[in-house]
Amino acid sequence: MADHVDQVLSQWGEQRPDLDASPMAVVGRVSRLALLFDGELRRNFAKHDLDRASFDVLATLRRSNAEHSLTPAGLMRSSMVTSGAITQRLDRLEERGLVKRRPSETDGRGVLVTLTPAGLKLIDKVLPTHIETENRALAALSADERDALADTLRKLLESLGDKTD
Amino acid sequence: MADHVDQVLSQWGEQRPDLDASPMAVVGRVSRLALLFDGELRRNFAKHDLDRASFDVLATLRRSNAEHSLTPAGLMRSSMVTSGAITQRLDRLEERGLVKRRPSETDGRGVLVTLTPAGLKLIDKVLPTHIETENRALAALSADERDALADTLRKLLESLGDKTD
DNA sequence: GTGGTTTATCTCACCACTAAGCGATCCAGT
DNA sequence: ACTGGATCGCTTAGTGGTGAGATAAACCAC
Repeated sequence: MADHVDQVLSQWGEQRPDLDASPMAVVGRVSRLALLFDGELRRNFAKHDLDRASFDVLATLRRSNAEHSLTPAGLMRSSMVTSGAITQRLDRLEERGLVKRRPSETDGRGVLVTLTPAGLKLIDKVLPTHIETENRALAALSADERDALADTLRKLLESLGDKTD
Repeated sequence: MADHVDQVLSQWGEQRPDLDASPMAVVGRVSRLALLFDGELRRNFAKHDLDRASFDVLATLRRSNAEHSLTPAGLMRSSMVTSGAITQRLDRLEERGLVKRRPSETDGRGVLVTLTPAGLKLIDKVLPTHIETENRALAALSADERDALADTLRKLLESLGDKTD
């Protein structure tokens, strides 16, 4: 049994036996898996007239606090995209009436983004199907394997600077 | 110690304690890690006037066979992008004199893409630094941890259809 | 052979993101 | 108070991708 990355590694062994391509066994698989996960999730989003970008914003607002509000800067930190992308995402969502922008009361530069009732309703409808989709994508692993995998990934993420404390 | 995903999970626990968000511990980390890896690799590519798309094509040709040649369809299968993206990538690389297209001798529809000497020289120069970059990105893990991680990721990939046999 | 299906590549309109940079505002140190 | 640097949200040009579809060649029953 072999996946695509196994084939890549075998090819490197043939053509460049002097190189130790073994780190690709992890890095290559992570990026490939991210793409496959993304495809699975997108099919579910599409059923609800959403894309990954909109879902990310709505979900981030939903879990942030009881008011479901956050600044664009906060959304940016959470989503790993640039500020320009956040502006555009919010434009689209505001256009659809799913979020609302209003000036910050304490910071003259700032904006506070809030879920509208329609936005709250939509994200609460999509969330259970999203989790179900993720569970299906992980069905090949036992609970123990998932935990061990999550731990190893956390260690990697922390080493690359993805920390909160 | 906690990474960004730990914070997300804790927020869901606060705002939607009825949902079991645990699959995000894996899916969220994979996608986040893929982005961080990508950033590390891109900084290295940039030093050599390359981007990820160009590197992917050059590296795929380099390891394919002794002639360093492949069809656009083969490149497409390997890279997980659409045929239109492959055409554009090849246009750019051909423009720079790094690859060459010529009609297939056996299939009137087909094209054979080959590394030029300049393309071969460039990819062979970049490859060792690429592997070194990947090794640095994985430095937090022991060899055993890398192996175990690769095995689990392979299992997931195969379950999602990423097989060769 | 012939007609219909499949395959290979390319074209084109569109889309979301990046990177650089803007004016406005905040704030820490003097 | 003043000021220099940091941060805020937004704008814009450029980029690399998608998705639908055009075109031509190859395949395959019959």
